[in-house]
Amino acid sequence: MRKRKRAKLEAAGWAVGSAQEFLGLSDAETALIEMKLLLSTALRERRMRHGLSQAQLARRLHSSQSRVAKMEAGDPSVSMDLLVRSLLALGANFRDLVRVLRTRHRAA
Amino acid sequence: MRKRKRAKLEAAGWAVGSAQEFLGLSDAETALIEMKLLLSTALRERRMRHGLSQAQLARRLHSSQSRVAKMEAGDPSVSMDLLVRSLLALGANFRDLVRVLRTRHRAA
DNA sequence: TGCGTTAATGTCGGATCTGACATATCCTCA
DNA sequence: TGAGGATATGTCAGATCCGACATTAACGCA
Repeated sequence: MRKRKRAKLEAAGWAVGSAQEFLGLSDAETALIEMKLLLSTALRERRMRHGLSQAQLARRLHSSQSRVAKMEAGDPSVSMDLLVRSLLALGANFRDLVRVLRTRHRAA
Repeated sequence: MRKRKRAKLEAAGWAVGSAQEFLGLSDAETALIEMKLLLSTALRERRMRHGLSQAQLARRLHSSQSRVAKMEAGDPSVSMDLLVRSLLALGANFRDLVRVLRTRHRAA
């Protein structure tokens, strides 16, 4: 799977946005990945703020440590649904999610 | 599948929010469903505004008419990823999506 | 040094989602 | 009336995602 590899590369610390043309992603794909990245970052922050380990959060989500790690790493095998569900389970509300997505406009 | 049936019921015109307690959905599940409904409505509006039929949009998305219909109907078999991807493919940008989600705060 | 905790990564069987197809309903127009 | 376009709904095989497990590495502390 070509696309998965690309997304992985991008997630792994590349300057989001610069990778687009280089990797040949469509605008829609790129935007979706950027959204997921914002959500994954927010998830990690929220987990930290709650003083939870990945394993503890996993238990709360009825998931596993490895999946939480993948969520936070922006792994392409993680869906937006899962990210949103997890954030909500961590106490985020609608407004919080919107705020997370809005941060993008402030970044370069 | 219990959950799918519930979501279907809810999507099919129930007052979103009132269905929550009645159907016993968790807060996170409910919020996710509401988000999807907002996105599905936005998708239909955007498609209409573009003067496209479901079949035409499907072609553009490399999908099928029936899947577009399910997207717009809030069918539980449709992921948030697909909804977002479709909206983006219809020309929506980040800001548009945020605006869509924000409308919720104005509703009852 | 060795132990315990935490996080990252690969793999895999089963669950869920997706495109496609078939079919049905509801329009509108001739 | 009926032909044609648009939308809705059910089904299914294949693709993707998910939880779980195993393993590894990095860190702090006794």
